[in-house]
Amino acid sequence: MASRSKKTDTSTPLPTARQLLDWYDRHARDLPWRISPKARKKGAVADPYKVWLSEIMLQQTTVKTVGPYFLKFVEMWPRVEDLAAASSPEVMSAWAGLGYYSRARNLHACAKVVADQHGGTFPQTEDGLLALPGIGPYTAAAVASIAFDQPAAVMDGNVERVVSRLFAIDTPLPVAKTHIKERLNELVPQKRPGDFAQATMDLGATLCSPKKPACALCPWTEECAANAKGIAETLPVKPPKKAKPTRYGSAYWLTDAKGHVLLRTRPPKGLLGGMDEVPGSEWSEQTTQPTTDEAPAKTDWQQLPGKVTHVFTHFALELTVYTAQAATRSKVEGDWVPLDALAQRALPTVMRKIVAHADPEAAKQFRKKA
DNA sequence: AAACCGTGGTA
DNA sequence: TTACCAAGGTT
Repeated sequence: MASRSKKTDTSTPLPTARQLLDWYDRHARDLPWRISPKARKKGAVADPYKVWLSEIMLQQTTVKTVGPYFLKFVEMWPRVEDLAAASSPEVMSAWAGLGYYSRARNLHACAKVVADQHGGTFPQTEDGLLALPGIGPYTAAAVASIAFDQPAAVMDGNVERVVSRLFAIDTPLPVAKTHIKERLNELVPQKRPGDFAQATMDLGATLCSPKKPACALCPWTEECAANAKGIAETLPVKPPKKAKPTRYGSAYWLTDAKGHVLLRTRPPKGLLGGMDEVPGSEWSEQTTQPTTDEAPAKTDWQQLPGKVTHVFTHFALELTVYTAQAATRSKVEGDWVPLDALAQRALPTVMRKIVAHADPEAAKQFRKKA
């Protein structure tokens, strides 16, 4: 029997890692955490701590958003031991605004494990990395290949798109992931596996984009089965998304005679876990009348005009904001925080929106500095 | 295994 | 405006 079917023979040539690496040598993005292909050939090696830190930050987060956070973290904590020695509020505050706050909790936990149980050195194998908090299949493979030159199959959303198109895999995600990873494994080179991983992600982030891919510029344009069939833009096939409900609630901006404001720290797990908050009511899907029944003090609350709206991953939120001056500091839970110290707190974006609504002057400190 | 978990940019 | 999506992990 013939080794290749007639259908395959009339299809596209097999793609090679060499084609992609040649493209990467000319078009690699210049990123703060990256060793350029040129520097790498001269012997420069990546710092595993920076590779790991960047990969955690980049989970479901754009390169543009991560940039300033990465630079700030590296400046504040240049080595994994420094991060391990930081306090939890410091780390959560530095992460504030980046989202998916379990990443920050796991980041800190992982730094402590590496510092305390691994002598400050990251494990060099996928399995070793996988055992650390916050490191899943993607990140384990990424750190193993980029920092330690292991030929691991690094599969993220970009790579799923690139490979599903390259081989015209039209099985819907997530079922297709197994098949995609098999095909990816066949492509991973023994030489420069870290550059190959970064190259596939660069390709997906630039040319092989979700919409309007620039197939004419792609190093695999001749090899791409989806391009040959004219169906590149339709791949990968994704399941429909669920509808996003709206929840409603109230937030209570309570200041004292010195102009300090009452903040609380949320429970360590769940939504915005471990972050600070302006005290608030439960968030209900029922559009009940806004109330001060759940406020931190019985006092003369004033309802502010307008609403604060925010969209989370799986629901939208609409908040009514009340303000009041506390007669006394007694009998309230939480911390009284000076208004000029809010930027030092771990306030997620939705809470910064509440600050801006209740006290626009106090919110000015949140503006990004150039 | 499906749900949960943020945010900002883009079309 | 709505919808989609970005270097996913945990439970």
